[in-house]
Amino acid sequence: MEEDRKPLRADAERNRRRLLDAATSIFCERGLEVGVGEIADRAGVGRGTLFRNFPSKEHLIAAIVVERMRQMIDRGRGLLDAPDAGAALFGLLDESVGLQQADRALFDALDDEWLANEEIRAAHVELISVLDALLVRAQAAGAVRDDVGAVDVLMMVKGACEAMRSFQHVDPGIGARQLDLVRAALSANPGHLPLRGRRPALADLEPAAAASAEVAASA
Amino acid sequence: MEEDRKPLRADAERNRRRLLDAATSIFCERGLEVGVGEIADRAGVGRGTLFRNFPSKEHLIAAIVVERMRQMIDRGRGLLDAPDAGAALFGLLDESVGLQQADRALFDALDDEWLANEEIRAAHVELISVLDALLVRAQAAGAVRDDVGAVDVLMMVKGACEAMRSFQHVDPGIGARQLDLVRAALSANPGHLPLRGRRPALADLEPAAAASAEVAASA
DNA sequence: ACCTGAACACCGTTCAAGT
DNA sequence: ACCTGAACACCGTTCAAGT
Repeated sequence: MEEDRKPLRADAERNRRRLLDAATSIFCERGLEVGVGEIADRAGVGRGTLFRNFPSKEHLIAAIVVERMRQMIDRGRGLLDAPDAGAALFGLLDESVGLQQADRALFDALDDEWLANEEIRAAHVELISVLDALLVRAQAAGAVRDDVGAVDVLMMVKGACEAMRSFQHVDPGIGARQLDLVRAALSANPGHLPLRGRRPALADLEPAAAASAEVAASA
Repeated sequence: MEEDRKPLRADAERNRRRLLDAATSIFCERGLEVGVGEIADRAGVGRGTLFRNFPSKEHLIAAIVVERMRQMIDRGRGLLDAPDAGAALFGLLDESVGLQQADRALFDALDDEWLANEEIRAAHVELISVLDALLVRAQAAGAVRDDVGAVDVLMMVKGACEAMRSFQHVDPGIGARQLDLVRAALSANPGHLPLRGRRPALADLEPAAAASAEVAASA
C-alpha cells in the first residue's frame, strides 16, 4: 500500500523524476494533448526512455494524478487531530480545489477507465479512507449530517472541480462558491430531505467487478 | 439564435442525419475515442462526407452535445408554467441527469475549449436563460434560496453528472443521490451560511474575452 | 541495465477524380 | 453540389543498435 517501487539505477530514477516534472509543468501549461516528444525533449531524454518508465502516455498522466492524490492524502492525515473537526474537513476540501485551480486538467482525468489503473485505484481507496476518517470526526462533532459517506463527499468535490474548470476563466471565484454550496449540502441542518439510495461504503471500491459481469452477461 | 442552418440538398441533409445518428449511438456504446472511419461506415457514407458536414471530429461531437442541450432547453420551456415551481426545476434536473446516465460521455465534453465553439456557447446561453426562468419562479415560491443564480445550478448539475460518470458502475443510484445533495444545497433553509463570491449573472457568458486578454498580456 | 532515435502503425484530415 | 476513398500528416509506440 506504500510508495515504494522496485529500486532503479540512479540515472534511471533521475530520468523518471525529470519526466514527471517536465510532464507536470507542460500539461499544466498547455493541457493534456501535448505530444510525448515535447515532454521527452524538455526532460532531456529520448522518446524511448519515456516508454521505459511509463508503459503509455496514459500511465504517465496517471502517475502525475497519483502524486496529486498523495499530496491530498498526506495533508488529510495531518488534519486528523485538528481541534475543529468540521474546519479540518472543509479546509482539506478547500485546499484540494485550490490545488486544482492552479494546475489545469489533471484531477479531472478520473473517469471510468482510469479506475482500471491499479495505482490510481489504490490511491483512490487511500484518499477515501482518509476522507472517511475526517468525515466521521466532523459528524461526531455535529458539523456534518450523518447520512452521507466519504464517497458522497468526494463525488461532490470532484464535481465542483470539474465545474470550476469550465467556468473559472469567466469567474475565478466559482470554485470557492461551489465549495460553499457543497458545504451547505453537507451541513447538519434540520429540514434537509432524506437522500435517495444508500450511504456508500468503502467496500464498494473493489476491482471492476461490474466490467467482468458485463462481459459475462453478453456471452 | 434558432435552429436553422443554410438549407442542404436532400441527400446531403439525409447524410448529415445519418452521421449524427451513427455517431450518437457509437459514442454512447463505446466512448468518444472510436475512429471516424467506423462512424462513416455505420452511416453508410465515405470518410470525406463526414468532414464536409463537420469540420472536425470535435465539431461532430459538439453537434451531438448541442442536440442534447436543445432537448433540455425544450423540456425546460415546457415546464415554465407548471403549477409547482420547485418541482418543475428539480424535475428538469433529474431528467437531465437521467439522460446523461443512459448515454455515456457526452455532456461531460464541455471543458474550456468547447465553449469556444460558437454553437455550443449559444446553446449554453439559451439553456442558462431557461434555467434562470425556472429558478426565479422556484425562488419566488420559496423552494430555493435567493442567493444563487442559474450558473451556480448548472455547475452543480454538471458536477453531479461528472461524478456519476466515474461511479455509476459501482453504484447506479449515485446520480439521484448526488442530485438530492444538490437540492439540499439549494434549498431555502435558514441556517445556511452565506456563499463566497457574487451571484453569477447571465451577462458573464460573453465571448471568450479572457482568452484574448491573455494573448494581449503575453505580448 | 538502461538509453537513443529512426521506423512503424494508427487515425484524423485533405483532395483529386468521379457523379 | 455533393460524394468517394486513396493519400497525407501527425503522434503514440516499438525495437535494433549503442553505451
